[in-house]
Amino acid sequence: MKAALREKGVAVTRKRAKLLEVLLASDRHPSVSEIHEGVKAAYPGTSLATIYNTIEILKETGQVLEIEFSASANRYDGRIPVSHPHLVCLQCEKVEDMEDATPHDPLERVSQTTGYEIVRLRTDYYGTCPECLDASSSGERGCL
Amino acid sequence: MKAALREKGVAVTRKRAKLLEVLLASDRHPSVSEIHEGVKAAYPGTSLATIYNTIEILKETGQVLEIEFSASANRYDGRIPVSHPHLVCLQCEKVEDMEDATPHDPLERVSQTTGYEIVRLRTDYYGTCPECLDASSSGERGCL
DNA sequence: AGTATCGTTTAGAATCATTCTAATTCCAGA
DNA sequence: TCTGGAATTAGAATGATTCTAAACGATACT
Repeated sequence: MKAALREKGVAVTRKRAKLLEVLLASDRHPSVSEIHEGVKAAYPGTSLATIYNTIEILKETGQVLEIEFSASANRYDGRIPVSHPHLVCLQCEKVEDMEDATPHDPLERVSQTTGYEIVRLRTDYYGTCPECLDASSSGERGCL
Repeated sequence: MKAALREKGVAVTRKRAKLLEVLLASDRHPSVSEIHEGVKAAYPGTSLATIYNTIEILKETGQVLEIEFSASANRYDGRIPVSHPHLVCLQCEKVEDMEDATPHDPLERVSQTTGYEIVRLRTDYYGTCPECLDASSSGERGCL
């Protein structure tokens, strides 16, 4: 993964290495600010801009998948950096990978029938996770 | 549609009626500011806040589908206000409905296998539309 | 008609994630 | 050790969205 970066001519600095580590260590699809926290734990003076810059590079090199939200911060998946379905809890804002991979029918097929050059697919299921359903006596709500 | 609003106890004012009209008249999945322009054509003094307010009501009553983007304005679908796939052009930011409805396998099934209470599904294909592919000698890019 | 009421609308400020900018620091190679 | 280009920084700027508090408007009741 670091090698992939070097080949693109981008330096793998200590902070960038740490960012990769944080990204891969988490299975909760962290946001930029969560990643920032993680990197700051090792390198306290790290700026938010550095996180954004590096994430941008990772996106360009296809090493991270961005999961966009308009009402809250984007989330990032460095473990499975290709399009795949997620489960998003509207209450606690948890983002989980979906195991039971739905047939997102091959991009090629969609490309053929539509004339689009498809590069990315998004398939997300939104709802309330079991934990939040249990705790649902209280009335909190997330904001996705 | 207006009836649905009245039943919920919300008034269908002239501006709200116009907003519905603008929303239904367009097949390009307009953004809030595009809707704003449309309503202002009839009622010049209309505030952006009114558009946001009304869209919020429509979302609550399930009469519009919000298509979220983090890097640009959200888009709205008043014609097919339930989850369905779209084609999103990364260059011109066009959003089209996808006819060839992919088996987003029934929400019930996903609910059963995951324990989530699924309320919404998002399945979007991102790429470059045929028109932009043709025009692709020039190097412009959108920002979705 | 007059007025109390409650929902609607408004302008502008506030928020928040993200991007930009321009200055500074880092570091690999000469 | 020097030096240039990349990396990093703090803070400002942006842009969509939300909030706020005041003004407005329509309806129901007297």
